[in-house]
Amino acid sequence: MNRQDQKGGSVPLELENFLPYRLNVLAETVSQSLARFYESRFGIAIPEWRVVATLGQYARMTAKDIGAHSRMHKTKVSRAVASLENKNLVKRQPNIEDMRESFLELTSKGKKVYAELTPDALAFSRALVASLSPEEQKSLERILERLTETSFQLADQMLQEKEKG
Amino acid sequence: MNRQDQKGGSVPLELENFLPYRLNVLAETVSQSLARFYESRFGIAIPEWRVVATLGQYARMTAKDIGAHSRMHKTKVSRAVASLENKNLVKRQPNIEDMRESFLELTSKGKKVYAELTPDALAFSRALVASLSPEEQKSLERILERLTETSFQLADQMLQEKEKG
DNA sequence: TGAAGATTGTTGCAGGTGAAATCAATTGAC
DNA sequence: GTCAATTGATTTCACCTGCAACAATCTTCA
Repeated sequence: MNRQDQKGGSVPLELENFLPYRLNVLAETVSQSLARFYESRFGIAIPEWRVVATLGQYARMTAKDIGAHSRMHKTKVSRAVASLENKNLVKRQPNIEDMRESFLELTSKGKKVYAELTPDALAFSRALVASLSPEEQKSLERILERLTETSFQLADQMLQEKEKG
Repeated sequence: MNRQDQKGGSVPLELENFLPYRLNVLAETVSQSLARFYESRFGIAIPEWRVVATLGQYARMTAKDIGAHSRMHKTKVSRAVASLENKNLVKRQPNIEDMRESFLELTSKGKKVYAELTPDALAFSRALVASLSPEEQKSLERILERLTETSFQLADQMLQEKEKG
């Protein structure tokens, strides 16, 4: 019972029950729903929305910190910020103590977009959660944490075993 | 308590607790872990793996059916199949009754890749689930189903309200 | 001081993606 | 039977992405 059968044919793999696949489909569905919404209402894409949300929360940050907080690649942040500057939603202020970086803030127009977008985004998120039973809601938090953490560990582990072992 | 406060500033939105964001980070983490694994072991990408998995399960399908089953855009399927043909993992057989489509199957080499890949993929999936408590595992299935279903509904709902209402 | 190395952010490039156009084959209406 | 509409699959195009190279600016340490 503990060891899995190594014969390929005897181990059914059903894509529709395969967790990584299901997580992808779910995330994609949710993302696309929200992306269509952001786009149709404010003409911004997801990376831009993440920057706006981060600056809405922290008011003043460097691009590096935005990337760390929203887990976005630095080039993604750079391009999202550039696009938001063009739309006059974000402004840049030099950091006199370190001229490599700038402080970024929402403009008043940016704050307005944030204030309008936030209630709907939260409503969407809450509606998702509300479709779960109280018990499931309670599990959700831990499930997300655990799976994210575990997948990091497994990736390294599997690669090492197969490549070196 | 039931109605959310509509004033933007008074509704905190923390990206790190925002469900759509967290689902994305999780799916991305899991995907990248697996993608690195598929790639390093067999030189195939995720869309290709999905095609292989689907054909491993159903043996003989058209491109359209593969797309429906794996929820992939038809162009994605088309390109994944083309790539798998080049690698001699998939072969194409004309459907004499409808020459627009072809039946696709794994070659013997493709079956071998499937047989080798499946145990590890399942082990990865099982290890993810095993990091959860029995109770959380029990919730997981329903949570995924519910959230996927609900996000479909919400998308339409929100767009209709905002665009037309 | 100043030269090597690190860090922040931007850009060129190559690869992947979906929408729309297109091609090939089939079906339906007359 | 024939032509328009439909369907399955591919290709074109424009866009987004991450890697790698780069520029600008600090930091380190001899």
